[in-house]
Amino acid sequence: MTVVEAARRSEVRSVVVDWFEGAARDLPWRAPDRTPWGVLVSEVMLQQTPVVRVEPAWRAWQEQWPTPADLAQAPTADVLRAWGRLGYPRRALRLQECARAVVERHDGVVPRTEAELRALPGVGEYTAAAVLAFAYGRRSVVVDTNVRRVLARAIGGVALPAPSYTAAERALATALAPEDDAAAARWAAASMELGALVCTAKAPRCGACPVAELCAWRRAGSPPDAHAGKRRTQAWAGTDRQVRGRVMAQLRQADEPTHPAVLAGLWADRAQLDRAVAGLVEDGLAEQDDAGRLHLPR
DNA sequence: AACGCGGGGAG
DNA sequence: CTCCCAGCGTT
Repeated sequence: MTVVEAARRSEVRSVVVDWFEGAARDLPWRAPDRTPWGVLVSEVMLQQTPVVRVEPAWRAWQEQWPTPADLAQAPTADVLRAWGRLGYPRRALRLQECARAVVERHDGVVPRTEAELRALPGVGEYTAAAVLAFAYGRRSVVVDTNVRRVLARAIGGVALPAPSYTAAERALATALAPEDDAAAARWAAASMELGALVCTAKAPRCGACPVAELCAWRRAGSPPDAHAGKRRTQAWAGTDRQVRGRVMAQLRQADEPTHPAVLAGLWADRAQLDRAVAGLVEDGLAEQDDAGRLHLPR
């Protein structure tokens, strides 16, 4: 890398962190009274669910189960109902398993090392790094979909990152993370926030971007996405996921176990419905009694 | 590396 | 209508 490029990267970090000082959203999991467990809960909820929908759910959740011990003891049915429509309910299941693991392995205290965090259910590379940075102020390399996009544009000079996370992106992000703990944590939060608020996927607000003058993508003339066409959009209508969603919605609202006849009314394709129900049972999201009635796990 | 997994709001 | 969202675990 040239001296000029190194200086540009350093300048990008600097302007983004400065911008963040005045632009950071006032989110409850950033408040001074937040707990490491609250941060972990927020990160799991934010895996594929937008901030605006997570915020009210997170507040209610923290009120009901403020500590890992609280969640560990809760009836799973209550947990799945509180998860509501956040999507991907397996995350709720893993979050409760995670709470139990924190209680059993770590005396109810969210661990402070990457290896211990990664060993928890539902905690992957991103979430472990996020907890280290945002709960404990430790240096870590936090790369989510926002950061990937910011780096792809500002440093890489392309419209969007590759469809899947690459080793080269991880290396770049690692090289970019400041050495100092607090500085690295600030950079992590700031780069994510820029991607969420300004450097957005579809219609980036370059006019309001602190990086605009330095942005490699802008300097290259804002070329279009080279991966366009290779990106597969997830089908939804008619998929097993849609059927699972319908069944889970029924189980959440039901006070009593759901009869097979009621289930049958949820989806016309019987074979697909049976497959979806079997999948939910397999995943631990539902249980079937002797009469074939379906209910949430206790 | 590729796939399955919810749901809703914005464009 | 299509696209996208603070990803993870499994194959």
